[in-house]
Amino acid sequence: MLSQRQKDVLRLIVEEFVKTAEPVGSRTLSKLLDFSPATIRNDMADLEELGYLEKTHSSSGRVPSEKGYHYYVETLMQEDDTTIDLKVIDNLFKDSDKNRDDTIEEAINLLSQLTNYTTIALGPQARNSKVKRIELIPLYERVSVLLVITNLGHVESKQITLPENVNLEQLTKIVQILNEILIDVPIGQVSEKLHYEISQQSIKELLDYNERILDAFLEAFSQFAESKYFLSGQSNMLYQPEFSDLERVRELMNFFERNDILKLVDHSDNKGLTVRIGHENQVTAMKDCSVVMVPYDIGHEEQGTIAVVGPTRMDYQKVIPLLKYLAAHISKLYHKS
Amino acid sequence: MLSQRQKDVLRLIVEEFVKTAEPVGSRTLSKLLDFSPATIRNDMADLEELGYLEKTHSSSGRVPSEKGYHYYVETLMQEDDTTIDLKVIDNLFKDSDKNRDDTIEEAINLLSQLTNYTTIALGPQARNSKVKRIELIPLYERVSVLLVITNLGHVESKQITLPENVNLEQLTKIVQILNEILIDVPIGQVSEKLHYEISQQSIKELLDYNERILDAFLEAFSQFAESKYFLSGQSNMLYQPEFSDLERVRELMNFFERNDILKLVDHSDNKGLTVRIGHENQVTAMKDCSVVMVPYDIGHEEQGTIAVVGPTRMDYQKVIPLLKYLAAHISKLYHKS
DNA sequence: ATTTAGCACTCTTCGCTTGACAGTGCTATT
DNA sequence: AATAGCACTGTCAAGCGAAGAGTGCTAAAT
Repeated sequence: MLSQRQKDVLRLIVEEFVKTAEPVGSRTLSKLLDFSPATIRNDMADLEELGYLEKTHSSSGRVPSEKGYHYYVETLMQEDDTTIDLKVIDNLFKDSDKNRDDTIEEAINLLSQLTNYTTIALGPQARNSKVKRIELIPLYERVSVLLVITNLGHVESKQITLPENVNLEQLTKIVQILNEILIDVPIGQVSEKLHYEISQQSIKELLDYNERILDAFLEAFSQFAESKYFLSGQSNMLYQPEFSDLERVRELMNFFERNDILKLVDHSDNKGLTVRIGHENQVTAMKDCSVVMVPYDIGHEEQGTIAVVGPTRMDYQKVIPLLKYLAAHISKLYHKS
Repeated sequence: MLSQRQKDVLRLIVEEFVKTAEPVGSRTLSKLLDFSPATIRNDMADLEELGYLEKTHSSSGRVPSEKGYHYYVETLMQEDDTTIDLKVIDNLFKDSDKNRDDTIEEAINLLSQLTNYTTIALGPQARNSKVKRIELIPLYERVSVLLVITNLGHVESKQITLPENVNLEQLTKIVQILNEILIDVPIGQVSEKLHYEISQQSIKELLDYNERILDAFLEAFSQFAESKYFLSGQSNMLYQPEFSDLERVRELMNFFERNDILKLVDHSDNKGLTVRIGHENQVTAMKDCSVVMVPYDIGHEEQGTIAVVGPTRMDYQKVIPLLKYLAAHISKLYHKS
């Protein structure tokens, strides 16, 4: 068990290091706490032995370890929501006519500006969105565009080239039938439902004109399932002293550019705010970054995730309440409907 | 007028510098041309006096100046299309059911892989696309989603919240009328046409139920006009020796992240391939980069632009033919329709 | 039993010098 | 016109030393 003074030392080391990015020495702390450097040094030695602190070299000040950050976030930190600029966030959500993607995108842009870190939003998984309408619009010759609209106003389009042996009337018939069958079916169950209906003879005769049509439909639906994400403030990271090394920068930017984001942030933990520090991130490029993520709800049972990515030396005290507030706000916005 | 040997010297300096990124000395060239270092040095001194070459410091080898690159690209370089991997590009265009945006995106991804530079595509300006269909789909309560589909299968959607005093029947009527009026009207002329028709009494009574509906329509259309662009291979630049300085990297990444791309690449020069070297780019962050851009045609009178951005020390000999080939290919693909 | 003062020790950082090296310009020669 | 020779210039990396920040430990003070 840590003494109160030890807790103070640990807390102050984290907060000081977050500010300055320099290892914190006993002299600095002795000014903040009313003890001599020597006393502080003893506590620091204890905290190091317990694994909360580290040294960068044998005679340097101390730096929090991953364990130290964890302890800080979980028990030492007091959330500081006075600095949140509530108005800015509230303003963001005033125009209700923005579509979903735009809203999310603007939210993370704002978030990366406010925090100076990189932010990521995973679009809500559309599995629970329901099909509202299916449209097929002929363009020219045998090319048409297939539209699928969900109950939340999300639209997916896919161009399809029709085989020779299908004519337009047959096609509109198919679409009409599909609309009857699929309306209000959750995206995640479309494929299943469709196969079931086909087996029921009813629409079989129409659909087996050609397999390709069915495939095109299914592909359009599968695009919903694709995890879209938004990324903002990548270059913020370049101003963090931990990325003063070019090799690191390359690694980081490569990571952002490749589509591996999903390995870093996922909706799996939909229980609330999660903090992943350093090596807890499975991605090696992120081994000295932290990710704070929180799910947001859209409409009925749909979830997305917004996350802030920064160095392990992240300003948790600022980021965490901000992220909570923003996620709650997004959820509230969509729960009106 | 340059002697043949001087031309050879200039050409080889460019090509050698492109390869190694190191200033080129007389010894190196004397191995490639059959003259002694001293002779080469005289030519180099002449070329420097004429402004084609520069020194990094008083006793270094020579480096091409912007003028030197220009002369190289315009008269010295011979396009090397044997290295183009035709098959890879051809493969890209096999699946004809991809929609337009996806095709363009994949094209520049490929391009950035093949060149190791950053590539940009400006989506075609939709001004000449024609309206194919307008749809309004009610979602819940007073919220609907408005769809506009063009003759090329591009879809834009916008959510609108309807004012209290409009009911659904009135609305479907409006959409029906809009369809009649606007079908086959080029996007660029929609606003004009709409205002004209309103003045003609015919639809006035319907539309002035509420200004907001009209505004929502116009906004949906204006989204087409927004210049979309795709960016790929940003991090490729980080491996160029000219970006070994962190401050440069920041400047570059900031530029890519801000929406200033349009200041660098535009469709204004739709006359064919354009090469902008160094300070010719109006953007200061790009003052030692070159941009090679070429327009591509989509369908009828629609143009987009694809561009390769690299250091001024770019492998023009490889990039230029590649870009030409790719643009021609995209154009061909869409001219079938 | 804590806390503190004092001191030797460790490690980093920064500025300076030095020598090797690559390349030039100029002059005299072929 | 082309080349050989040579003095000169600038860059780069390695090595060195002094300054500075911070520690651990021991002995003294509270």
